[in-house]
Amino acid sequence: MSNGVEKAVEALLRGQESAYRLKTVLEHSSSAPTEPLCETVLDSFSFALSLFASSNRESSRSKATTPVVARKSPKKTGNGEDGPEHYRDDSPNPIHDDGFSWRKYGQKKIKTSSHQRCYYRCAYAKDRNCEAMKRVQQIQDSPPVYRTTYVRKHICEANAFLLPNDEIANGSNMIRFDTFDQAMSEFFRPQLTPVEQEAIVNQGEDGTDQTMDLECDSNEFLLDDEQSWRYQIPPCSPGNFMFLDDLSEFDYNPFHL
DNA sequence: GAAATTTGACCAAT
DNA sequence: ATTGGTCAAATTTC
Repeated sequence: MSNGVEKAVEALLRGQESAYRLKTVLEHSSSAPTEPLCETVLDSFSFALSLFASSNRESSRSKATTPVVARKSPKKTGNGEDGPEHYRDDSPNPIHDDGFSWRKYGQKKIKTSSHQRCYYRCAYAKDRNCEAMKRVQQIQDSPPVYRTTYVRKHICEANAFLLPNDEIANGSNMIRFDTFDQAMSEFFRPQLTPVEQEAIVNQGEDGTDQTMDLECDSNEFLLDDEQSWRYQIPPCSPGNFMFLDDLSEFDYNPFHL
């Protein structure tokens, strides 16, 4: 086990212990202060998640050279789409407001589905040269399930706020301090499934995969070393940015592990 | 009238 | 020939 994972496990165990103690205090209406326990629980998870975030980037980089499942080569299209930057989210409702502004540019009947697929691109595509796009399609009737596939990164936020660091426009990963917990919860949100994971999980016994027929198309390739763009968060007021690249070196250790 | 959406045509990949 | 993705003119909405 790597040192980072050990520290993360220790932090999680510490958080679990504090949670149990907090539970005991609450159950017995003890007069013991609960705030320190709450802070310890929250700090434990935050710290552990930050470690996982950095270790995940490391593992993602290492996978780039040895993909687990290689379905097809990345599709090279005429508009410069050459990266496997796909990410998708299955939801009971179409995600109308995911924090970004989108402009619908197409709608298409898909062979494998009775529902049409809608195509959106960033509303600031021209103004800010943002290449982010998404596709939305209902993939199930009852209960309804809408699949949103995000393609490419948003760079419009970086341009909009005129942050001085060119790394933003180059796709470096950034989060805001005041939404750090949100970003971390996004990181572990089970619904937001990386394409490569589902490509592995959904291999049916007969070799068919209805889900993949619906959205995991020929141009949906493995997410190799750029998975972390999922850290992108909806646009908010400018300021309080930091880069995830810096997280692994961020000396945040409330437990002095 | 501007902005956003719809929709048929076009294109590249297979 | 078929399919998915994109374009752009037409249409709708505000």
